[in-house]
Amino acid sequence: MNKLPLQKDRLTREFYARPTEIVARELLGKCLVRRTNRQWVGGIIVETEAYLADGDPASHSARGKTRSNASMFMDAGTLYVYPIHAKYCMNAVTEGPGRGSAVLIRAIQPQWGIQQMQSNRQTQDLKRLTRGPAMLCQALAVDRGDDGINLTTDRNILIAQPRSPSPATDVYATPRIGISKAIDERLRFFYRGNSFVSGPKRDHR
DNA sequence: ACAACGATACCCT
DNA sequence: GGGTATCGTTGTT
Repeated sequence: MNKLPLQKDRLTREFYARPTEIVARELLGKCLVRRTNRQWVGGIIVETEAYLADGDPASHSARGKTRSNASMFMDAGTLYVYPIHAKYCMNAVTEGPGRGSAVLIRAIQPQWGIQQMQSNRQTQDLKRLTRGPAMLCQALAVDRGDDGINLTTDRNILIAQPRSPSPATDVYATPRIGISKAIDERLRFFYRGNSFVSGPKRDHR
């Protein structure tokens, strides 16, 4: 049983202030936890996607800064939450202020507060709790009100190093899911063989 | 004011 | 694998 991450193990701004593909890959295996209804809920990140600042037509930042994507242009370590299809998805902003790059967190492996997440999601099925970006946000009770939060300082949500070393796991890189542009770029990263990953689980070669 | 469109998920076959 | 509910955002009248 993994222990809840400590505040001191929280990822710092420096972690996020690096090239987005690197951050996306290295976020795998980190703990994402959130305090909701006076409990900590969350798990281990197993699937991410990079959305780049430059030359990425699939990125929300591609047509510049607007009211709705403004937090994507804030400092590294900012939480960017956007609405889609009457649901929400969450990203960690990367690189630095004014860049417009972020990592979409697509799936976690449930670890903490599973009962609360089951309640938030209205399902008992562990596999359908956090497998996909909108499922994940619902399980963690993250919505547009959390947009713009600073992940490196916020009291109620954080991403941290795991307290016990996790076993080495192969990372696969494939095209991103659900987009129609830049479908050749391999900017989706996930843990090989992990059943909490959404979408295709084969390597794209 | 209105229409089109998603970085989705669910419910089928 | 395909159809669609659902709603905020954006672009077009």
